[in-house]
Amino acid sequence: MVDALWQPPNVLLAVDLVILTIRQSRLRLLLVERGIEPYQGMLALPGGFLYDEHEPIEAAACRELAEEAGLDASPHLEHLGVYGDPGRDPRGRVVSVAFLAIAPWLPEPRAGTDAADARWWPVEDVLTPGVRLAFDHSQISSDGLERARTTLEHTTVAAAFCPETFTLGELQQVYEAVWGVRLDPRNFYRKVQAAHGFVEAAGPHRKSSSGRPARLFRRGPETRLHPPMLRPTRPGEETP
Amino acid sequence: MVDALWQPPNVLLAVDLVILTIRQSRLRLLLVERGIEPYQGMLALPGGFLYDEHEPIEAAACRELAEEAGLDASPHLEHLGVYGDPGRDPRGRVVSVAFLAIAPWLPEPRAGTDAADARWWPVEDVLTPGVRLAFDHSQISSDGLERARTTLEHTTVAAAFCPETFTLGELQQVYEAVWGVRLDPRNFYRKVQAAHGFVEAAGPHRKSSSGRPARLFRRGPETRLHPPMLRPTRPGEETP
DNA sequence: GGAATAGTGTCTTTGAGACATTATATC
DNA sequence: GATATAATGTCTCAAAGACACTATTCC
Repeated sequence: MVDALWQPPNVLLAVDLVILTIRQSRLRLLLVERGIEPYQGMLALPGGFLYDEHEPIEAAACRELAEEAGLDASPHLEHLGVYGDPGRDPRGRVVSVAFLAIAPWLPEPRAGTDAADARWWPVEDVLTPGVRLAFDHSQISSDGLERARTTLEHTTVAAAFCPETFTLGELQQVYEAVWGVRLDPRNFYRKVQAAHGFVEAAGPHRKSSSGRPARLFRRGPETRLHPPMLRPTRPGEETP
Repeated sequence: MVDALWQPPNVLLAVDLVILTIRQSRLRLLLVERGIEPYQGMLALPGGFLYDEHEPIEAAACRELAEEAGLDASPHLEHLGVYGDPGRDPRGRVVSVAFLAIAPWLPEPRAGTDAADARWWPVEDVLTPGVRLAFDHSQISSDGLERARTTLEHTTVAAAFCPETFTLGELQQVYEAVWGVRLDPRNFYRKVQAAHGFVEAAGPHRKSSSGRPARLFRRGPETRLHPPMLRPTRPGEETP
C-alpha cells in the first residue's frame, strides 16, 4: 500500500460554526448568504479556511466568530465533528471542522468578507427538509442542534443563552426553545434548584409585565449538572 | 484579513485509532512501536495518513484498522475528535481525526508498515501519568477511553466486546473492565433484562468452570439503551 | 455437604411528572 | 375585585442500589 515514492495528499482545512442564540423566545441560527462561488447566493454557515499553517483550529473558529458574528468574547465553543467527504466542496478536498457556539443576546451580525448578508434564522424555518443550505451545512446544522439539545441536559450552558442575571422563567424559555417543548414551571423550578451549582441568587427581585416579581439569579460555579435535566419523552426516541 | 493574493494553507490529514478489546478480563488498547521517525521506538496509536485525495476519512480509518490490527470486519467505529494543534507533529501541519473502535476477541496484531511491533496493552499500564506516548496520543487515548465509558452507558456496544453468544456474567465483566468498578451481579442482571432489545436468549445453557450453568444470550436488535445503564458514583465526578 | 456461580424477589431511596395551593404583582 | 406569574408542597410512579434467598453445577 505504501512505497518509497508515495506522498500523503494535501487537503484544505476549514472551520464551520453553528452559532445559536435566542430571540423573541425562538431558537435562531446564524446563516450567511454566500457572496462568491461555489453556492453563490445560497445560505451557509459562517466559516472559512485556516488562515495560515500556524493557526490553531480553535483560533480559526474564534476568528470567524468575531468576523462573521461580530462576537469577540467567545462564549461557549464546543467541538462538533469533522465533515470531510470527498466531493463536499467543488474546490477540492476540503475537510471542515465544525463547532457549536451558544451565546446570549448578540448584536446584529455584519456581513463578512465572503458573506453578502448574515441573519438570524429561526431553526424551524431553516432546518426543514424543504430548505437546502450550501455544502453539507444542513447536516452540520442538524448535528449542531442535536448536540445543543443533549448538551443542555448535562451541562449548565443554558445559562449562557441568558444575560448576566436572569429569572428562572427566562431560563425555562431557553430549554423550551432549544428542545421545542413546553415544560411545567413548577417542576422546572424544583429541578433547577436541586441541581447543585447551576444558579445562585443575585439581587432582590425584578419584573417586567404583570404577575408576581421573580427572583434574579446568575450562573453558578458548576459546569456539569448533577443530576442532569433530562428532556421529556426520552424513551420515545425509538421509531416503531 | 483576506486579500486577492491570499491562499489557504495546505495541511496533511491523518487518522488515529483507539482500538479497545478485552483479554483476561482486562481492558486493553492496541499500541504500535514506531519504526520510523519521528518518535521512533515510542508507543503510538495505530494510524496513518490519508492515502490519496479521494479517500473518505472513514475509509482510511477502516484501512488502518485492517492493516495494523488485522481486523477486516469493522466492528464499531465511532468518530472521536480532531487533534490539530500546530506543533503536534514535527513533520508539518498534521491534523488527525481520531476514531474509537470496540471489538471482541481479536487476532494477534501483525506489525504494520510503519510499526516495528504491535501489542495489546492493559489501559491501566499505559494511560498513567508516568507513561508517555508519541505525539498527543496519550490525550487521544484518554479521550477514547472516556468516550467508551459513556458509550457503554447509552448504547449496546458492550455486547460488541463479546463473542457471538455470551453469558450475562461475561457481559458484566465488560462493564467492569471498561468502567474499572465492581458491579452487583443481581442488579446487573435485572437492568440488562429490563433494557429492551439489549440481549435475547440464545441456545439453552453452557458453563465452563464451577457453579450453576448460565444461559446464553446474543446481541439484541436495539442499538441504544432504554433505560441507560448508568455508571455508579455518577455524582462523584466533582473534585472537591 | 461445601463452594461457587446463576437467577429471582424484596425493601428503600431518589428523582421525575402531574397537579393543588399560596404569594405577590398589575389592571 | 380579576388576572397573571412566582414559588412551594404533595402525590404517584419508575428506576437504582442493597441485599436475602433459591437453584444448579463441580469438588
